[in-house]
Amino acid sequence: MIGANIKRGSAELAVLSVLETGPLHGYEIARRIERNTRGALRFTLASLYPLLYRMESRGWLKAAWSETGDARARRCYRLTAAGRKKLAPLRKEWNELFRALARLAEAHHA
Amino acid sequence: MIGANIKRGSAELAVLSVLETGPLHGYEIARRIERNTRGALRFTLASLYPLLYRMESRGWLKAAWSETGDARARRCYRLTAAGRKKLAPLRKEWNELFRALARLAEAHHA
DNA sequence: GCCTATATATAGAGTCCCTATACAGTAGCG
DNA sequence: CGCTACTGTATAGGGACTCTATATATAGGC
Repeated sequence: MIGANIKRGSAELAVLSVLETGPLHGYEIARRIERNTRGALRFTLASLYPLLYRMESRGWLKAAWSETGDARARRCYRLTAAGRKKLAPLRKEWNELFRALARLAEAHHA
Repeated sequence: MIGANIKRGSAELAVLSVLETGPLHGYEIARRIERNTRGALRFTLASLYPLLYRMESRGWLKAAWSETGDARARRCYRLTAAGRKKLAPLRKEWNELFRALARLAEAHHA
C-alpha cells in the first residue's frame, strides 16, 4: 500500500472522484476507493469521516440521512455543484505535481 | 504554484532527485527544485532546513561544512548510499499513487 | 550607507492522516 | 440462543509535514 506521507492530500480527490458517479455513504466510499485502485489507495474510516465533515463544511459535499426504507441509519453523501467544480482544477494540480517530479528525475540524465 | 496539502511528502523525493547529480548546499537545493520544475514546486527555506535535518538523521544525506576557500559558511549535502537506494522505491510509490488516482478518474466513465 | 541577494536557523501554528477505541445493527453458524 | 463477522458512524490523541514569521550575518551593486 502507498505510504501515508506520500498520499497526503490525495484523499480529497479520491472522495470527489468516487462520488462523481453518484451519492454514496461513508463506508461504501472507502470500499470503492480501495477496490477501484486495486488496494493501492486505502483510507481508514477514522480518517475518512473527519475528511467528509471537512469537505461538507466547505460546501463540496452534501450529506443526508437515507430515509428510503433502509433498516440502518446511513449517511449519504453527494457532490454539490461547488464540489463538482473543484474536480477539474484539483486533477490539474495533481498532474502538475507529477510532471514536476518527473522533470526533477529527468534533470540528472541531461 | 502547487498547493501545500497536495505536494505534501513530495519534498523528500525532490531533494533526493536534485542531489542525485551531486552535492549541493541548502539554498541551492531550493533554487534547483524551483528552477527545474519551472516554479511549479517551491519549498520555503524554513521548510527545507528541518527536512534536511530529518533526512540526515535517517542516514539518507550527509552534511559537511564546506572548507574549500568559500568566504561564506555553507553546509553541503550529499547523498549517502542509503539515500540513493531510497530513490527508486520512492519514485515507484509516487507512480503508483498517480496510477491509482487515474483509475479513480476513469472509473466513472466506464 | 542602503538595499538586495545569499545563507543558515528556530518558533509556532495549521492541516492531514494514523492508531486506538467506542457504540450498535445485521447476518451466518453451530 | 449465543458467538462471531461484517456493516456503519463517531471521537480522542498523537505524529508528521509544511507554512508564516522572525532572527542573524555576509557579499555585491548603486
